[in-house]
Amino acid sequence: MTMKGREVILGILQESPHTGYEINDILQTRLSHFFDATFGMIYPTLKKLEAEKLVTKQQISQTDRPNKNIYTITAAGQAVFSKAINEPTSDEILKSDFLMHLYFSQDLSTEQVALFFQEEIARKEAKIAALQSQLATWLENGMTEQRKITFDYGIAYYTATLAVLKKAAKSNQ
Amino acid sequence: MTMKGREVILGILQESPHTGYEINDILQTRLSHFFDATFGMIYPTLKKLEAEKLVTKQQISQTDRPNKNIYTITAAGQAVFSKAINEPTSDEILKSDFLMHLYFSQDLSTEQVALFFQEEIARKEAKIAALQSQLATWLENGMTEQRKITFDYGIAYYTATLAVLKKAAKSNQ
DNA sequence: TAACGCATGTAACAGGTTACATGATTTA
DNA sequence: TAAATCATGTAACCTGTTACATGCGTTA
Repeated sequence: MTMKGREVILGILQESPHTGYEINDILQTRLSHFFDATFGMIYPTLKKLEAEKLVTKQQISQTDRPNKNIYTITAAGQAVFSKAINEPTSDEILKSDFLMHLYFSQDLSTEQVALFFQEEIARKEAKIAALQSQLATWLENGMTEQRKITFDYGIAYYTATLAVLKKAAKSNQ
Repeated sequence: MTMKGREVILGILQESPHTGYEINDILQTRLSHFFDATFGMIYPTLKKLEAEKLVTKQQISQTDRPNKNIYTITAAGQAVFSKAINEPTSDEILKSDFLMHLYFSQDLSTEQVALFFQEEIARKEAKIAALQSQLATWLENGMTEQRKITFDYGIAYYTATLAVLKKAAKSNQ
């Protein structure tokens, strides 16, 4: 079984207590190249986890900022996470809307295809820049060797595909 | 809006009429590295497309094999597809259960992590082999330059990440 | 005789998305 | 004064997954 939002959130809380807002931030910065999350998934999941007693909620009142809820993992939650992390990994899933458009692009104009290339190239470049700037922040707080690999994987992926796109965009002119 | 199962199936039918079984085959062989489909999605989608009059169904009775339904796209279906293919592309999504496990692998034994690496390496190698053997079949029937790029993209992706995994697996020993 | 290829389908469910709703403080 | 940051939440919806059900002919 794949680790879903449920298990991923437990994994983050297993390191230290967090608010939903912070969980989103971690997901967006450190794991965004292999997992995607939205508030619309995070808050409902936290609510369910609390109902299942896998996490506990501590409400903090703040005056200058909105009140917040800090979630802490329970022993039961740790057991669920521990089981999930020990399960075999399942197949990676890539969904590329760009490649889908390219696959069916016979009827599109060269200009339209060129535009799609440009946009995808810009996205990859932005992702590389984001990952690389993230690495600096990350190294400051200390980073495990294994997390460094998830980073290297992302960079390798974006770099290799960017090269293919740039070459293809050139021959599309 | 991303091209979903609906639009992808229309895209395949836009080239020529097919059965659901054939659509699955095309998806599994040519597009499997950037889209994934199952019969559980294909058949219900075809049914909906028929109800919306975007495709028509022709029932073929066979004696030595199960009967089959051949679906043909309608003018309305072509209009829907044409609109979809002209829309801007949306962000690519990668979900890697392997990277997720690696990210949270602090508490796992070195052996367990090594096993995850082995399995992921084997998967990538299998995917490269599948894509490469597919290329041969593909070239025979004639392949557009653009489809060749979707292939190159897949190979580049798998090759680059495989290298990262092999290096990391070595230092994990 | 086991497995694979051909061939279709449904019902229940899970999981996540989208859109909406609120609102103070700080920074540019 | 516009935008960003902090901060939470729900309701409706969409899309796809999983499991089940069927069955003949051919190949290993």
